[in-house]
Amino acid sequence: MSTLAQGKAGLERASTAQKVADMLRERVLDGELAPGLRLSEEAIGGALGVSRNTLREAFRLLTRDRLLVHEHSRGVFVRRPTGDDVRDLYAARRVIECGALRLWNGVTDAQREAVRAPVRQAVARAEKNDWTKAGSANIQFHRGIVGLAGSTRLSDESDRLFAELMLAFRVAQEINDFYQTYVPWNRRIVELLNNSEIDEAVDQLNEYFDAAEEDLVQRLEAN
Amino acid sequence: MSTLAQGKAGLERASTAQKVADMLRERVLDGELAPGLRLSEEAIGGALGVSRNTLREAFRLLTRDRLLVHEHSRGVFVRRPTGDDVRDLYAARRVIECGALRLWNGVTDAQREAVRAPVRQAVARAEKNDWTKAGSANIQFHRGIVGLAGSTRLSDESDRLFAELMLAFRVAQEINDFYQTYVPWNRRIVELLNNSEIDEAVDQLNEYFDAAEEDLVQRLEAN
DNA sequence: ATCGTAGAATCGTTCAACAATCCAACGATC
DNA sequence: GATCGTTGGATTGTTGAACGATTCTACGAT
Repeated sequence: MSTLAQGKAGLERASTAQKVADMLRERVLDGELAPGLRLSEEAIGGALGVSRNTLREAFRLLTRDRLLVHEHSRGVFVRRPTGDDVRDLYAARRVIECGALRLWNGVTDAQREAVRAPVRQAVARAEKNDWTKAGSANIQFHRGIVGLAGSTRLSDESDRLFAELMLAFRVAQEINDFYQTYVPWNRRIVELLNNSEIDEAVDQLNEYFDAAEEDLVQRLEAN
Repeated sequence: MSTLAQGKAGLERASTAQKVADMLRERVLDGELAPGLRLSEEAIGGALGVSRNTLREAFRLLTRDRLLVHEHSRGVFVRRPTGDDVRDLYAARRVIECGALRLWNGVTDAQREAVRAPVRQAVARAEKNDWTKAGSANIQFHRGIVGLAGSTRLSDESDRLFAELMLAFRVAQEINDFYQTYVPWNRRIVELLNNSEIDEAVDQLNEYFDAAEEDLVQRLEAN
């Protein structure tokens, strides 16, 4: 029966609004729709071949994900994260990820592997100077950490935080500079975890957040 | 200027969909719209005097808040939390609130007071056997704890978790029984915090979560 | 240069329509 | 008698047009 249960996910037809939202999400995250850009209902709806009402439903979805901001009677815009936004995001990440990391000894092997594997990937990709894929492996690392908590709600919210953070990276034109520093950082965290030095791992993660936040805020406020 | 800045919030006209969503949220949380109930677009739209399209926008908002569930081509229903939902909710709360609590020594006095004050209120109201208000004071206590993190994103998400949890309470017909036990529990946590015994306070909070989760799951699965 | 105003553009919301989907009742079949 | 198609009826999904309300822009007055 497990194969049938798997197929179920594919069966669930996505609504048009959902599909439109997914498409727009990609465009926003890959930078095709730049932060600050206003999304005209008429233009986008016409281009995608959907009605204004359906498009507005899609906008609501992305607004809840904080990728778009809605200004009454003015329209929706691609979010342009500020320094304050970044501080807020990292305050949330600190609590969530450090809290999740403390659960290390009480989770399943699969959960622990979901933290280790992305680090190995990031190392391999960094050696090939493929910083784009190394960056996504980094996100997988942090997704793995949040996954230690075993809460889909927490993981979903964290995904939204990560997506918003990627917008901030784009605004800050943060490309590789900082990405090169976190790979060894992540390695050290995993080593500490493997030695059951949880508190030290949490400290390292916190320091990583300090550095990343500061770097990002600097670039944003220099805009 | 501060008075002008305050007025700004009131100036921002809420959209009809937002107002409808707020109204429905109240009805769901106070139990007037019972968990599992299907919300007919025609019936609700007619009763509230809004068009189907606007109502659907409101439904989307509440679906994202997890108060409603949307089933394709079948309609929207008031969420009926399951035991698994409750376990997921508490897994998230454990990480968020225990993580936030550890920040106790590094936050402002106002933040700390936002944790202490609700406990005093809960004590006062419990003495008058006003368990409804004591219950909302309990939520304020936990909101205060999350607020220690200083992240509006985290606080907003926690509010959603709390709202969903109140739905679970309703399904479980959890009235006063358990509410009577947490008041002294909260008192103890605050005392430990005042003595800077942070780790002990976190332990207590974790035990509270254990007890609350177990109690709630039991009632739900007995349904 | 600042201010106010008219007109264009866009949003907010409603309404009506139709296709797609689901549901409940009814027989048909074994 | 229980299971299985089938058939309408009801509800959702989506569209398109319409119109008042709001914002933006450009132009001219002070």
